[in-house]
Formats: sequence, C-alpha cells, structure tokens
Amino acid sequence: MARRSALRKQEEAQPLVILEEFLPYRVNVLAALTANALSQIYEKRFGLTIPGWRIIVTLGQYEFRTARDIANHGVMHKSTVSRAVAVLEKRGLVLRKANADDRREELLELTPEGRAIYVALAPEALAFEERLLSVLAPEEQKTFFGLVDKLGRHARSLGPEPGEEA
Amino acid sequence: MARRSALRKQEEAQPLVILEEFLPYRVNVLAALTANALSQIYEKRFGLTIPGWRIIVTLGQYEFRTARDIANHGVMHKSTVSRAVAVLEKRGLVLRKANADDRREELLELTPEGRAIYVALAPEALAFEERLLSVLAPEEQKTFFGLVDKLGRHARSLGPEPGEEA
DNA sequence: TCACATTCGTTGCAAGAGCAACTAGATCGC
DNA sequence: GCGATCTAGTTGCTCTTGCAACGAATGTGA
Repeated sequence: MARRSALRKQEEAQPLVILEEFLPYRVNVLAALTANALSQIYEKRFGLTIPGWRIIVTLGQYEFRTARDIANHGVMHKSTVSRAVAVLEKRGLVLRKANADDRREELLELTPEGRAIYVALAPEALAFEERLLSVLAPEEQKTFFGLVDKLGRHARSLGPEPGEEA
Repeated sequence: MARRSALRKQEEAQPLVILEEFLPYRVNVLAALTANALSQIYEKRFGLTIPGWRIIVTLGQYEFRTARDIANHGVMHKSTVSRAVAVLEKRGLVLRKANADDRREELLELTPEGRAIYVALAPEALAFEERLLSVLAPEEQKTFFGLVDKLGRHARSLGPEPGEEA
C-alpha cells in the first residue's frame, strides 16, 4: 500500500539513532539502575536523599569541604546542595565553620552523629558496589573505571566551562 | 592496650568510601555530564524534556511502542512517560493507536511532524556522541559498551524485580 | 578609594518526578 | 460465568529540583 511504502522510504532514508547503542542513554539508564538500588540503603534506612548521602560521604572522606566543592564535584546545582546541607544541619549531622580567609564560604564538617551514620552506611554501600561489580572480572573492573574517568574528564571539558578549543 | 586502641582509632578514622572510586557515584556523575550537554540540543532547540526526547527517539527507531515499553526500557516511572506522551500528543508529535488485542494499552507512533523532529535531531545527537567518544580508541569504545551492558543487565537483576535468590 | 564585576550561598517560584489511588480492561481459578 | 487478581495508563498530591534574582563578601582597575 501507499502508506507502507512511504514509511519504508523514510525508514531507509538514513541511519539515525539506535537507542541501545547511544552512549548518553545507556549511561543514564545504568546510572538510574544503580542509583535506585543504592537508595534502598541510604533512603529507607537513614532517611537520606541522594544529595544528603553525597554530602555525608564527601565529608566522611575529606573532613572539611565547602558546599561549592561538593556541588561541582558531583555535578549538582548549588541550590540542591544548599538545601541538603540545611536539612543535615537541622538533623545535627553536619556543622558549618566560617572561613576567616573568605567569609563568603563555609567549611562543612560531620558531627559525631553524622560520622556515625557514615560509618554505619559505608560498609553497606561498599558491599552493594561489590555485588554490582561481581559480574566483572578484576581486570574488567579496572578497565571500566579507567574508561569512565576518561569519558568523565572529557565530558567536563565539553561542558559549560570555558572551551579551550578557541 | 595502647597499641590496640590506636589501631581501633585508626580504623574508625579511615575513609571507608572513596567517592572517586565508588561506582554508583562515578556513573551518575558521568550520566549527569552527558545528559546536561545533550539537553542543550533537544531542550533549547526543540523544547523537549528528557522523557520527551526519549519517546521521540524510541518511536523514530521502533515505529510502534507502548508507554510501558518505553518506561521499562529507559528506567522511567510510568507517570513520567504518561505525562510526556500527553505533551507530545498535544504538540502533534505522536499519535496513539488503540490495540484491538488488548485495549488497555496504546501503541504510540510518530506523526510526520514528530518524525521531522527526529530526523532533524538525530544527526546532532550522533555528532555529540561522536565528539564525546572521540577520547576513546575504537576498541576502547567497544569494550566500554560491552561493560556497560554487562553491568546494566546485572543491575536490572538486582532491582525491584522478584529476587530469584529466595 | 570608589565603582564594577565576580563568587558563595540562600530563597521564591514554577516546572518536574515519584507515590499512591483510581479507572478500565484482561486473566486466572473455581 | 463470576469474583479476585493483575496490568496499562491517568491523575491528585507532595516533595524535589532548576532557574533566576538576591544579599553579602571579595577581587579588579582606574
């Protein structure tokens, strides 16, 4: 029929996007799957949101860090981090320390209660990660991490930051 | 003993999760970077949201598909897809076709206008992807895709679906 | 020193997303 | 054939998030 051949012509016209082979789609689907699974740990058991969880982990690892650092590092909007910090502060999990050298910014720090959550949460998160990674051989894991980093660095350079290709 | 308590203290102070080596974090950061960059194409130029863009691309590739298929495949909530379809329909970009065999579901299809957007958008998306992937050698790209798929399949099996380990 | 631009962080507002309840239709078991 | 159960999709409600405007502090250049 006329309709069918019209469709066929359109279809054959050009090789367009194959979703299952399209990098941003695949990476985002994988990210959603891991985020959903991980949230079972920090959300249902400790009442943390994703930004909250990230702040806790960052401060657990780095001791002191500004909201801006956390936002940039995790590709989150500064307002997202600001609100998450406010919640954690109200719950008594993080403290703000004024920075005398630059009074615009505040150094964030875990309280003992915040660190207790981090210590309780971290092993479970690592166990989850291990479970996830168990499908990959050790060398595959290494390879994967290397490629993710390479892509990540490159993607950052393509972002809103000053393009150095001028 | 002093030695033992020192060890214990050290253990407590150790960073348990290293954010830069934590898979879900890295994957999500990479996903955010690519999604932000890609949205420059479909959002600012065609007024599409992420779900809308995904629906367009899915139907551009598959011709007919249900909302449920699109949601499952892309790990989106069914209400998200439902609302995005409603917007696209109102804009005249997609059509619903009743399925006589099962009248609960509706097959979605691009209108000519919808396909026009797909045809205009796809090459730009592919160009972006190529630019992103240009940091990886061809074999690295292949390896990366294989590993992403492997992890994705495994992550899906760890998800909310019936755990078969019971 | 003084205007101008920039940066960190907060907040009002509106759009987006998840949850749960709901309708409509299909399926299973008896 | 009939009720209980399940599935596809919609919608009200609420919380989250992004954007843009803002205040406060800093930096820059004349």
